Amino acid sequence: MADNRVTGQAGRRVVSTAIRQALSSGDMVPGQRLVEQELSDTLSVTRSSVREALQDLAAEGLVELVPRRGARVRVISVEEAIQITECRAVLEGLCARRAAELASAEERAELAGIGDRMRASVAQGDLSSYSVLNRQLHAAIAEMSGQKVADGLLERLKGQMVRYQFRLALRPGRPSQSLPQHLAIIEAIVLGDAPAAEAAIRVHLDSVIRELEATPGGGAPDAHEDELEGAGT
Amino acid sequence: MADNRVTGQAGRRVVSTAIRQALSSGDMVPGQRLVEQELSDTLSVTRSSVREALQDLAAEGLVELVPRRGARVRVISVEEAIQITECRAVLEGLCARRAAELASAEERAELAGIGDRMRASVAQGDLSSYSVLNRQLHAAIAEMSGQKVADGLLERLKGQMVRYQFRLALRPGRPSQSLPQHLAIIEAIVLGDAPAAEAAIRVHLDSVIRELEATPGGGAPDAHEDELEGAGT
DNA sequence: GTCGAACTTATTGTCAACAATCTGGTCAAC
DNA sequence: GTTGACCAGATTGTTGACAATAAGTTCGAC
Repeated sequence: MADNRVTGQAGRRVVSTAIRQALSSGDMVPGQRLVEQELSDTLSVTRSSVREALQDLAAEGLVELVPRRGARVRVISVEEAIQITECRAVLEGLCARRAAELASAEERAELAGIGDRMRASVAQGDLSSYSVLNRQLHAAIAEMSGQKVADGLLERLKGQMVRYQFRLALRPGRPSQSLPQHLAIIEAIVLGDAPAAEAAIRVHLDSVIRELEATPGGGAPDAHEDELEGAGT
Repeated sequence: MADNRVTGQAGRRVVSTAIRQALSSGDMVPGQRLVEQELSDTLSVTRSSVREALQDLAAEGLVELVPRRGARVRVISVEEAIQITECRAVLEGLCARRAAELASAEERAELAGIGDRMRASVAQGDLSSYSVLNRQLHAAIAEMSGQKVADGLLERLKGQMVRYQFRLALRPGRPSQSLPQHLAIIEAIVLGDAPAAEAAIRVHLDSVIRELEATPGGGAPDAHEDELEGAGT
């Protein structure tokens, strides 16, 4: 084939995003081996690019790098997922608190708008738009809080949760359970009640933790997982 | 000539720890350039090792990596230091809460012991042993909580704070201010009062934040940037 | 005397070949 | 039938040379 080989720092990003994508779409399952040569052939990049990308992903906790044995998709146990969510709870709590203190009038209005659209989505049973709004909500809160450090940590943590997020979103009755929680968060921030905002976020993520605790089996590498795309907590 | 060149993955660790050390001892100042060849000569490792170590450090937020321009020690502004401490507050709060719930009788006794020794150190004006006990306390709480994820994040955050920690500890009257806060944390955990433990940790770190806010010079702790580029010739 | 352009040097980025190591399987001995 | 050693193939780790780029410097024109 023609030598379309993407080279260098570009290649590194190609590999990194390709693996991320494959990871979140379920094309790569936890525990799966990632052979450098294979990836460099498939993606038409040099092995160096693959190596560096794998280092990046390992630093983010998405893959596990064992010396002389290569890389594999990291398995995240239910217990670890719970701990991740506990960390998210306090960090997002911090963001929500600050957002309630700092948000401008326009930002509060924007939040209220997201709340309205969430209500509508759930009413219409539109799961995918609800999930989009969900992400928007969390992103907006992080943005409004001005907490760049916390936001960075949260991005990291969420990246590790891709696998569990969509499992949860599929549970029947989940939206009707999480909607009022989301609305409570929004209301507290709009009203500028910082402690209430922090508490509301915690209530929400505590309920996520309870769902996780009810999850069967560990992060065991089921070879066959047919799962829909689309996520949300 | 004795070619003691440490090679490969070992070299990578050598570089990584050497830079960390230099960073915390003040031998390397924020903004300073890190030239690959220079480091590989000084430390007797290959340039590859240096490169990889720099990637690691960049992933941890200790150095900044600009494409085609090399690496420099990352400058952490006072504002960022405050945000880092805010994150620490909630994450350590989580750990303290769990520790209060989960600690065994022996662990509670150990904490109480640390508290006694802290009191003694401050009474004797022994700053260095107080600082050691301080680290022990935080480590013990993280350990007891079983929160591996939070602990990992905290390690990261503390790594970025080396420069400021050093400065804060030197402020006169600081120990007599922080001692009662530490004792309050210990007491809450020993008594198993989870909410109080979380609150006590927050009080403590809020006071650290107030110290940071009173730090002069918004930018780097010392005026190194200017002397870097402009001074000579 | 100052500004700008070409040149030189210092430094990082890339690559492909080579070396070291691990995995899995085969075969012989007990 | 099971255990152990050994061999072959696959995979990662390392290296040094080379290419690409940015910074610094000199020289000439105005």
